[in-house]
Order: sequence, then C-alpha cells, then structure tokens
Amino acid sequence: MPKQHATFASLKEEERKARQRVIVDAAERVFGKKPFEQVSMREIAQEAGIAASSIYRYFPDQQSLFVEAFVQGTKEIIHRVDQRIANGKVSTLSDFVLIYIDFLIEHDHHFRMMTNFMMGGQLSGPLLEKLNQAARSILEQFDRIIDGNAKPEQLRLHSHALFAALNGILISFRNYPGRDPDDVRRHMEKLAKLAASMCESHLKANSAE
Amino acid sequence: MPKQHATFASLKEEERKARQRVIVDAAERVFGKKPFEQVSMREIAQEAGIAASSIYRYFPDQQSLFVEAFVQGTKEIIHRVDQRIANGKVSTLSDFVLIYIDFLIEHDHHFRMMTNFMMGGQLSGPLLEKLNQAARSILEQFDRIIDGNAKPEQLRLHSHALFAALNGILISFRNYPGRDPDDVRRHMEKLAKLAASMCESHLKANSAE
DNA sequence: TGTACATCAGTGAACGCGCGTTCACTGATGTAC
DNA sequence: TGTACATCAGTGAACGCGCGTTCACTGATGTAC
Repeated sequence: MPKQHATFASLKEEERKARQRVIVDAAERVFGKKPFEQVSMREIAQEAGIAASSIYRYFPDQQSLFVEAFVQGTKEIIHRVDQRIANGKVSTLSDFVLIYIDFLIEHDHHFRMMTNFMMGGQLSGPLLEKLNQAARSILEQFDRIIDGNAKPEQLRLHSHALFAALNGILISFRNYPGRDPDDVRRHMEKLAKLAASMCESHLKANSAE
Repeated sequence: MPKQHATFASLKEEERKARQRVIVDAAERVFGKKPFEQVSMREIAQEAGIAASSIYRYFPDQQSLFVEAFVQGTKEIIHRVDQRIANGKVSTLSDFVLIYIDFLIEHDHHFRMMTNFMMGGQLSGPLLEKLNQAARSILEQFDRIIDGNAKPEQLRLHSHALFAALNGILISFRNYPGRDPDDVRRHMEKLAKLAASMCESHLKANSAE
C-alpha cells in the first residue's frame, strides 16, 4: 500500500514542518525584544517551551535558523504590502515608500537582520541562495510599483537606486542625535518622499527622451 | 618653576598621546585584515607589540578604543577628500560621489564600523558625542559640495538624502550575487552617479521655483 | 654624589562569563510476527 | 492479543572555546634630601 504509506509519511513530514515553524515563530518573537545579535539559542528555546538542544533536531545550526526566520519575515512583509496594494491603498510611489519605511521601523528586528546579512558575507552556499531569493522578491516588488512605462533596464536601475536609498535612510538616521522616535520617523519619511519624487521625475524625464 | 614643570608635564602628556596613537594605528591595521566584529583586544595588542592588558592603560574599554579608531579614520578620510577638492580634482557632484564610494569600498573596514555604530545604539554619553561629531563633519562636507545656491533647509535635506542614498548603495549591493568585485564596484558607481544626478536636477528645479 | 622613596608603564596569568553545540540517555509511539 | 524491537522527539548536563577585563607584580625612571 504505497499510497497510504505516502500519506502517513507526508503527514509526519508536515508535523515536522509545523514544529519547525513553532521554533521560527518563537525566534521572531524574541527578535522583537532585543537586538538579534544578542539572541541566544537558549532564549529562543525558552520562548518556544523546549530545551535548547531540541532546536538542533530541526536546524543544523544557529545561522540556518536565523536565515529561515528572516526569509519567513520577508515573505510576510511582502505579502502584507501586496495586500495593501491590492486594496488600492497604495496608488503613488510616495505611498509605497512610506509603507516600506514604516514597516521596517516597526519591524526593526527584521531590518537589523537584513543589514546584518547584507554586511555579513561568509554564508554557506544554500543559505546564501535563500537570502538572494528573498532579496530578489523585494526588488521585484519595487519593480512592480515603480513601473511607469520605462524601459526595462532603466526600471531596474531605478528600483535598485530607490531600494538602496530607503535602506540608507533607515540606517543613517535611526540614531539621529537628540530627537525622539517620532521626530526620527518624520524625518525618515520626509527623506523617503524626497527620494521617491526624485526617482519618479528622473524616470519620467528619461523615458520622455 | 611652574613653567618648566608645565613643559615636562605636557611632554609627558604628548608621549602618552603618541602611545595611544600607536595602539589606534595598530587597531586600524588589524581592521584592514578582517571584519572588525571579529577583532579582539589580544590581536590588536599583538599588532602593536604589547600585552593585551597594556591597552587598558590607555583606553578604559574596547568600545572606547574602537570609537577612537573610527573617529581618527573619519578625520583622515575627510581630510583626504578635502585635499582632492582643493586640488581641483572634484568639480562636479558626480566626481564627489564617486570618490566617496571608492574610498569606502577601499576602506571597507571603516564603512563597516560606521554602519555598526549607526545600528548599534547603546553607547555611553561621551562616546556617542564623539560619533555624532564625526557624523556632523561628514554631513558638512556634503553640504559644502552640493551647495549650489539652494535655500539652507533644502540644502540640508538634500545632503541628508544623498548621504543616506550612498550609504544604502554600499550596503545593499556589496554582496550582489554572482558578480566579481569589479562588477560590483561599477554597479555601485553607476547607482551613485544616478543618485547624484537626481539630487542635482531636483535641487535645481526646486531652487528655480 | 649617594640613598630612600614615589610613580607609573608594562606584563602574564587568571577570572568569569556566555555562548553554540554535542552526547548519552529516556520514554513514547509505531511496526512485525 | 501479546511481545520484541526499531524509531525518533526531547532532554539536562557537560564540553570547549574565546572573549573582555582584572590583578598583583616587576622594573625602570624621576624626585627629594
């Protein structure tokens, strides 16, 4: 009865995935509480209600777990932004960059992980591939939004530039000295809108040529 | 003879400064070799030819030493860029951003420290003040270059945006998958020039209004 | 000029800590006959 | 239905490591008389 065997096996596999998921979720909750460089396996285990050594039944090492958490988070965010777009809440590029900024301010730990992975470098092959895939998804979302009727290469270049600019804003001004968090957010939003408008007008001017 | 006393004391003070300097220089050399998060006090001590414990005669802790190294490096870079400007080698904004990018690619460890401090956060008061001063110096250099005849607030906003954009470019594309370092550099330079041109034309359009 | 004393840069060894990870083991569940 | 066996999730304790930092001490130099 290979069929029933297959179902049993696949059920088991799903349970395994579900348990992995529990761990990843716990990890994300812990990341929400403190800078992720300071998060230990023991802490995640505690949050998940298991022993630290149990994590190693599901992930070969810490890096794999962290990457998985990051990838999950990225999917989540992209999905949520897509929903807002579908609901017609994002009509201009300016709307979009504001959402991008606000999301990453709110999910600070996710942004921290992103920059960490970007700065990091020495990841093993498969993990790197996962990260690159996540990065590609983000850039594709930028492409979709900017669009206009630009030539493809121009489009790509501009979404790269905008993506980089927004990341740079989030990094460069997060600790703006002597401002409270609200001021910081406003300043970032202002800069983001500026970047969006620059991007838009430049792209228009170029596609008119 | 208070006068002679003063001289002796100040000489001693200078020697002390000089020895501090030796340590900072050693630190910078080590930073050149590996990601600075992986640099230990022992390693710096070895590079400086002294015992690790000796460093603590000159710096209260690791953070202070790292901040000092970063501040030194920043001064150095600003100075070098200023020299190029004085020599007339930087006539356009595009020239400037290329130098900025190239410098930070070449002095990768310096850029790493910069982003680390930006992301970091929990620094004690005096160290934070030192870092903020360094950041201000950099932004002032941006101001000086962009200038044009823009209104001051507009100028400030645009140098912030450009500063952020360049940092973002350096962070976001340093590990561009599947490219060799030269391709990466070219891509960054392209994006930087794009950012510069956006910035310039936008500022012109706005000051014309 | 010589002697007693103070200062302080420099040191090697050790402390204490937290971490990622491994390991031998337990106990529950499913399988074969 | 009962028994022997295999599988495997879960565990607590321990390993090993590297780190920042401290500490008691040495020895050279300068100062006071």
